[in-house]
Amino acid sequence: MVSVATWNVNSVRPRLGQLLDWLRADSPDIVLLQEIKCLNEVFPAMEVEELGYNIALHGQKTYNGVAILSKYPLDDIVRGLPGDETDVAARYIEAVVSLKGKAMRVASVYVPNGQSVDSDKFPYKLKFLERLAEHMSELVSYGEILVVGGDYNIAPEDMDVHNPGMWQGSVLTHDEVRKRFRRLRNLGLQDAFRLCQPQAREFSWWDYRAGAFSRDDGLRIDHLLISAPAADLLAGCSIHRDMRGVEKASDHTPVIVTLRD
DNA sequence: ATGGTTGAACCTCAA
Repeated sequence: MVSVATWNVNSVRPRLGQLLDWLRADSPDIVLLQEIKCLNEVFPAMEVEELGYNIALHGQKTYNGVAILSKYPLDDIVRGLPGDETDVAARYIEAVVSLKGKAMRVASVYVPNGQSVDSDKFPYKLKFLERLAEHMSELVSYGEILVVGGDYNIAPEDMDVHNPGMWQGSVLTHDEVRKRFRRLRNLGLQDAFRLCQPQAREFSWWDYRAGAFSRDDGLRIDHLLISAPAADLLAGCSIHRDMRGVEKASDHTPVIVTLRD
């Protein structure tokens, strides 16, 4: 079995204790991190390497920043989402994991939030999702085991929202972003959690504000999208809700998929 | 109260 987890850590340095505790307890084979919010040179690499992980980083000061941690060697690392050299935001990293004679490609993606539908960040979000689909259509064509995990900032369906009425038309639920999420699925990528748990109403993000977690006002916006060859090996997918309840929690919880060997 | 909270870095922004 191989497990791949995604977690928007919301700054890796104040969350390092939690990250290490989780790595020790759950021992995921591959971890896709988003919003590490630091430059590569200040990422706490030594502490993570001590637990047996190789690291690929695409860091940035203050904002964004993505990483891949892997118990297996990482090769062919791609930093930055192809398709626009002017976009310097560190929101995408990809690597090939050499896994017991097989190869698996993984990517960690941090889709722009979009801020509000009438801001100029919203069209940037839509553009980013189009570039992502473009790149994914190439990766899917390789016919590999592929896991693309991250903070998509999209709740794909109303059942992924605790209170759909309240979130109607928001940047996380807007028809235009849902349409682009469906486009990723139409390329052959499947939502691992939804595939395993067709009816479950579980969430991966609760706003820090207004006591959202205590009211369970959450959305499922962190996803592990898997190619058909990966879906053939799918053993399970779960959301680590408990980690939202701890002291100094990230506003996101990890999502973990397990694939058979 | 155009709020509520968190993080990084600056005296505000992004989420």
